[in-house]
Amino acid sequence: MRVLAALSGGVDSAVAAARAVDAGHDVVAVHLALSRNPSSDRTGARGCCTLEDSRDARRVADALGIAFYIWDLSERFKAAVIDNFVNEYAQGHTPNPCIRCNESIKFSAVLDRAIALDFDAVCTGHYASLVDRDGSRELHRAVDDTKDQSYVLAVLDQEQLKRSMFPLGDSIKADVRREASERGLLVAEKPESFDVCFISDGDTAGWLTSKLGAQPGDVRDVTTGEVLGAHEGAYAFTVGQRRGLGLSRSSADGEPRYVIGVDTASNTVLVGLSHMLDVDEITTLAPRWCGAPPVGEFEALAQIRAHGEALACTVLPDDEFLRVSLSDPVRGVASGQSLVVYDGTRVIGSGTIGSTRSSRSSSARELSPPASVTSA
RNA sequence: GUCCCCAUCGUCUAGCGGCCUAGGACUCCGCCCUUUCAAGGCGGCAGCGCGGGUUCGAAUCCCGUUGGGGGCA
Repeated sequence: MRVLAALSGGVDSAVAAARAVDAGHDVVAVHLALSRNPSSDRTGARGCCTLEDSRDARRVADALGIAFYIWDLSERFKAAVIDNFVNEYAQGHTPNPCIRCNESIKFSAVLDRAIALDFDAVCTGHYASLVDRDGSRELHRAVDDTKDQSYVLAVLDQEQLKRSMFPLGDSIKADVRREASERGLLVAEKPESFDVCFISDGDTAGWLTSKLGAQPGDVRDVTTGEVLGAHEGAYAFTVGQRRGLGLSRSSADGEPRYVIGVDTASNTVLVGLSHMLDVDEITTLAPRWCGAPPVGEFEALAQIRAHGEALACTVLPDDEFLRVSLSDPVRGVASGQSLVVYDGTRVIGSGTIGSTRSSRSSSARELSPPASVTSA
C-alpha cells in the first residue's frame, strides 16, 4: 500500500511510521504545519507544531529513509479548529479541539489530499486498534488502556477508518519508547504533549481572555441567587469546575462549590454543591457512527471525557440527536464535550453533548439556565 | 450615654491554663495526573485585634482599650 505517515515530531508517530515501513508499505512522511506562527522557543514540548517538532519529524523521516514533506494547513486549522474553539467557548460550551482536529484536519483535509495524491491510507501514532470484520472496519480501544485514544477518534466514519492505519494499537507506551530507542530515533525520550497545542503556555483561560476580552460578571449561588464572587469572563468556566472560582466567602457548610452552569446571556457563572452536578440523561447533537447506524434502543457504555470511565447506559439513537440514559448518575457533564458510545472495546459512534438533565433532583437543574442546543 | 454579649488563617470555625511551635474546612498557590476543558490525588502559604496583669506556664483567667451585635434611653 501507499501510506502517508503523519509525523508530529513526537515518539509515537515516529514509531508508527517505522512500523509501516517495516510492514513493507510504500511510505511517505508528512509533517503538518498547523500554527501560523510556529515558535521555536517553546519549552516543555507542548503541542505538535513548533519548529523544533518540524525538525524532529524531518530527522525521523531521514532515519527511516523515506521522503518528507511539510503541508501547511494552518489556514484550515484556524478556521476548523481554533475559530470553532473560540466560538464554542463564547457560547458557554466546552469544546474538545483534539477531536475537531481529527475530524476536520488529520482525517479529512489531510486524508482527502492523500487520496488525491493516490495514497491508500494515512498512518498516525494514535493508540487505538482497527479490526476488520465482515467487510467493515471497527475502531477499538488500544491495548494500553492508559494511553487509549479511541475517544478522540470516535468521530471517524467507515470511509475514514478504512483509510486509516494505527500501528500502535497493540503496544504499550513503554515498549514504543524502547523501540524508538532501539531504532535510534532521537525522539525516543521526548516528553508527552499536553494541553491545547495552539495555546503555548497552557493557560487556556488566559488565552480565551486575550481573544474574547475581559467580560466581568457575577458568580452566583444556583439556588439562592446570592452573589458569591466575580469573574472576568463566564466563557472561561466549564460545568463541574471547582478551582478558580475565587469566591470571596466560604460556604456555611464548608463544602466546596462547583460550577453548575454557565449563563452566557447574563454573563453569570452559577455555582452549587457537588451533588447538583449529578446527571443521568444526556442529549447530543447529530451523532456520527463508525459503521452502520444502529437501529432502535440498545444497551452500551458511554464515555464523556477522554479519560473518563465507561458508564453503563441505554442509548436511543436518532438522525438528529442521540439520547443517552445512564444507569448511574455522573457529575460534571459539560456541553461541547464528546459523548462516545462503546460496545465493550468497540467504538459505535459519538455525539457532541448538547444538554443534560437529572431525572431525580430536577429542582436543582431547573434553576440553572436551559443548556441551549446550538449547532457546532 | 448606661447594661449585656462577641472578637482566632482571606472566609467559616476548633480550642474552654500546659496535649497549640494553634487543628479543620472553603478559597488561593504548586506538583502529580492528562494530546481538550475539567474531576481527582498529594503538598504548601496564611491567624489567636491591641496594651497591661495573674500564673512555673495563657489563644484559653482578670483589667483596660479598640472594633462589632442586643435591652434601656
